[in-house]
Amino acid sequence: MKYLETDKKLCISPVSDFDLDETLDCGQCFRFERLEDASYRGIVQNRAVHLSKDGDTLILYGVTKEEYEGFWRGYFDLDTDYAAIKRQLSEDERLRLACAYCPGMRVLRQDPWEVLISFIISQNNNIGRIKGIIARLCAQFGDRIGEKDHAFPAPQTLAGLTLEQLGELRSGFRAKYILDAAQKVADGAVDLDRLRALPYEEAKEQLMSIRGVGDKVADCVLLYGYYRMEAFPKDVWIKRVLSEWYPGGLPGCCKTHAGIAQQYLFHYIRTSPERKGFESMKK
DNA sequence: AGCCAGGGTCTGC
DNA sequence: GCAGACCATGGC
Repeated sequence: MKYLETDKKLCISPVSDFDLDETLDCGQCFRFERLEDASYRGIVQNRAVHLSKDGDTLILYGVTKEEYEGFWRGYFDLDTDYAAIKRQLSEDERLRLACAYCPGMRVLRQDPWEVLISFIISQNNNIGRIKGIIARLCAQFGDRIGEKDHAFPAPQTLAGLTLEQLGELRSGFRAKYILDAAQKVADGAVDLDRLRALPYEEAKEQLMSIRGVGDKVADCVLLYGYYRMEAFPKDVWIKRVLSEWYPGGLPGCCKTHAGIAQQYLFHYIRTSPERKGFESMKK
């Protein structure tokens, strides 16, 4: 991997199997925004980033090489060999098509706390509104960083709020769930750091002790926040895929990377022409 | 106007 | 264990 660092621009090449649209606009994160020039701006915890792709060159703006090495490289999961994973998943014909449809998709290594709150908000909701609620959450209660950006608010901050204050978010019935999550994390009833070392089932059980966190949201936190490959979030679309394509269970080639397989399948079934046959199906 | 959105809880069999 | 009502809000 080569670097070219100039004034406010860090170029990294070659970077393979990484597409910004497929990775940052596929429903796994909600604080990245696509600009008109196809670049993306996003905020993660208390860091802002602006990035674009030019062929196999990844360009980061306003980021030093040290910040890239110390954070963004891991966040974008750039040390994982996705070519090898896609090869394995492609043993199954449907998955082969899904991988070929979004070959530059990567599973981000996000912060568990942000993912927890984000996917509590996601329940029975659509992606556009999820982004809006999270934007208001950060603008209202997150520390200001730079000109007009806001960090993601800390558990202790949200734990001290009232339901009335959270009402400004217009998150509906989810407000009480956000509050319960913040209180349990802030007072240590749910220890997000300790979850990292727990077996999948135990970590999931801990997460589901939070009101508003069921089977699907817990799996999202485990996959996107802890990079647990056993986690396979089953939303309405994935349930349709399972019943139509895999009534007998997932194929064996998914065993070691079920979570990543889920991500390929989810993006495929929601945005490819295959969607047509699935969108009229009932839950 | 009615349906749906990356679901979960609560109640009643 | 499973079905159904209900939950807030906004876009279509």
